[in-house]
Amino acid sequence: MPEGVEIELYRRWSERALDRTITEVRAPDEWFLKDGTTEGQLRAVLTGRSFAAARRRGKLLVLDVDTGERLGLRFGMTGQLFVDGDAAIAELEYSSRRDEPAWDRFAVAFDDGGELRIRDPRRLGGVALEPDEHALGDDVFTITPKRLGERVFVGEVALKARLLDQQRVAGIGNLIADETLWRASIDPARPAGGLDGNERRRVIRHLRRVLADFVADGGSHTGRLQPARVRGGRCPRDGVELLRREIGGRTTYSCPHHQH
DNA sequence: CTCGACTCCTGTTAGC
DNA sequence: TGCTAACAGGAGTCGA
Repeated sequence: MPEGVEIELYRRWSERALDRTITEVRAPDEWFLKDGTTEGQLRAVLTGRSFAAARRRGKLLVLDVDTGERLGLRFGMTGQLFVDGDAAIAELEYSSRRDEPAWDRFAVAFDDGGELRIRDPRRLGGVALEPDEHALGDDVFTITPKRLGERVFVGEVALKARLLDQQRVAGIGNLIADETLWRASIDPARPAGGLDGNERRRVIRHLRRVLADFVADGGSHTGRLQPARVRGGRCPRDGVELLRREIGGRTTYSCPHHQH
């Protein structure tokens, strides 16, 4: 599903939509418009203008309009981004592979005949003008290790839940969290503030490697743990059956043998 | 402020 | 074969 990694790939893909004049805006699904944004406002702000920059903070994609106004795009767990008919990521984990135009929730057409479009079967994403970027923590790709440690390794909450808290650090989703802690050999249920120095450094180091690997390999579903994230799945490292729990409201897989 | 519980969305899948 | 219930997770809200 789209986590920070996917949104970064979306951001790069959306750069081909920059500096092209917008001629039409389609937002047929009112539910998909957030924070009071209306189709009329989107038309007024975007028509005749162009996108000047594509930025990302966590799982939020921000397209800067050449007027200085901002368009925020969220993708939930099944949102896909198309530019000129081509998807940024062809096969999105947990989303549908069917080609169903009714799932198009937002689109802008350009004067050259192309378009930028969001398709989201389950409608958990959304579009809003002037998104509140500062409600999010620092972005996981650019946050310093020191700052990351200060934000994450505090309190009694389960470490996994901490990592998923977008106000602490923005961009980590369920699969990034599970893969990171599996590689770092840390039990996801450990209190976030209970790790010693070596363990903290291990988490930070593996988080950075996981991000780099996932971007290079095309998404957060490419992890080594991922094939085993099924009921009865076995640890790819040492073969024991994985523990399946709910932590931080999310299904969590971990190895009872090597994650402590 | 912190934190867990709950709710929303709906296509897919597991199970009877 | 056909139906139903469970499942997936990002994000917002609410109450203790």
